[in-house]
Amino acid sequence: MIDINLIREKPDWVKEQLVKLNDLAAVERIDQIVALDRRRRELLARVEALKADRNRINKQMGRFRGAKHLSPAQIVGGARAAIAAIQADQTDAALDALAHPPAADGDIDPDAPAEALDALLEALRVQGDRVGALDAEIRAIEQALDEHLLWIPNMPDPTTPVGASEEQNVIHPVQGTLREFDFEPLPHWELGPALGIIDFERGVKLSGTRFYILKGLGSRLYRALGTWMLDVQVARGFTEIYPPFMVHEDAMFGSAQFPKFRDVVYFDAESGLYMLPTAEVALTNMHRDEIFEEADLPLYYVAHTPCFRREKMSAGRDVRGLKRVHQFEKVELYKFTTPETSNDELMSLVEAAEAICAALEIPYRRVEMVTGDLGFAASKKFDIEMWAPGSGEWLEVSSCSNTRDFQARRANIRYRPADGGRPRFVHTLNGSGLAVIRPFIAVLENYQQRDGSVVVPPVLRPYMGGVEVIEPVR
RNA sequence: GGAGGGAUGGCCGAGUGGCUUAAGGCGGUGGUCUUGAAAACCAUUGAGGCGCUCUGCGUCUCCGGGGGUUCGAAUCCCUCUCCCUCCGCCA
Repeated sequence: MIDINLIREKPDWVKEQLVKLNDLAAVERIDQIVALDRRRRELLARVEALKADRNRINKQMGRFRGAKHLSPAQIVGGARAAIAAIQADQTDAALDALAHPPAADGDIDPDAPAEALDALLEALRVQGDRVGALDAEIRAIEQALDEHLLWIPNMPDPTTPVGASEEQNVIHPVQGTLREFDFEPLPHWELGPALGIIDFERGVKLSGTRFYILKGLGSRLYRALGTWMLDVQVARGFTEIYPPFMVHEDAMFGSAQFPKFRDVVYFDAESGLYMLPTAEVALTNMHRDEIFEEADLPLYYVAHTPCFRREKMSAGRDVRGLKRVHQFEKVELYKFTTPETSNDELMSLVEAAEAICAALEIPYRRVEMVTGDLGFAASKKFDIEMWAPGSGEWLEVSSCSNTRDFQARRANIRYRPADGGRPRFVHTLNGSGLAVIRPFIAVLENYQQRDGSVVVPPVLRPYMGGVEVIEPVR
């Protein structure tokens, strides 16, 4: 969620940013937000003045009705004077009439006090109805306002390069050297089945397209990768978290997957639970509605979880192999920081992801996202890509984002500054360290040998029971 | 799955329709006293919105969430969530 004050104060600047993000639909919402916000504040001022009057009169009403010493003439006189004052919007006069009821003149009919009180209640009901009508109107406006705001993406960081689409992303120098093959390297979708460690057909038999089965040393290699990555990040200072893999709808809004990416997730209607498309959702929301002390920050979390994605948007893309599947595992890194440190924390997050690539001794490169490819929640983002020689492409194995206070606003996560000031929103950062399935691809393709066997990267051997080479099944 | 009991500020806990502006205690903060500390005493105390003459002042909202009744709701009604006790079923 972006700060509505920003839209209120600098609507044109916000629109410029949205144009850089290529989000023209969001641009159109800005004028509506400005108008709704103005209307909301007008109504708020009116209803609050009304409520202040009502509160004071009701308080005095309690005393008036409870006063046993009043004569019938005073009840009639007080009620009549109060009615006149309420109808004229003269609150002070009404209060005075109830506090010091003037006796009515002339003979008092025995029914007159009850009738006068009824009339007074009727006058108050009319006043209450005005409050109710305004409250209802304000509620409707706030609902419309929220609906618009939920669709406004985060503002790009000033250092994010401006560019229309992914073709303009800034590619940093390759780290490591691309291996020279003296044979034609195979793609993993040929290597895996030949080794007997990937079974695409039976995965599809069970669950349909984009599902797969890993078998034997393939399954073990996958498990080794995930466990090893988790251990590396824990050693780097991240606290290991095992979260629920299914969450309420609130959580999906809190981390800004919803409303825009509703299509992405699997949903169980009976329980109302959504399967995690990424552990980021759980990690963001575990601190929803909390206020940290500044001394608690930064917090570093890491979670190794499955991720479930419907991939509806990319139907027909990357249909071969394991690159884009409905179920995969990811080691997710997450940070809660103060605004002052989040830029530096993003860089160390990227380094934590790159450390995995380096330790695997697979060539990788850092890609700096331009505004047009930032996504919805990120203010600044780096992807890490690993080289896959068999597939002949760079695979995105990590995406590290600083969302600044965007998710924190949605999930209402704040901290109390050390100087004791009002609570401020934290900054949140997320990054894969790494997604496990694509490094799995990269290991197979980079470490393959002419005879079809695959060497196990040295760092993984302790996790593979000492196995050094995955041999083809005979 | 069945029956019952609960949810009040950072924590404990009173509060069954109006002098409640949520009592009281604990904790926190500031002060008095003290060489210093403790104790005692005094004061103070959360979040959000809006407005203004903006280091402040005013006002509204918030008693698990949402909705309702009422002139007026922490209090009454409906509904959801979560927690506890007992029973059943299962590991």
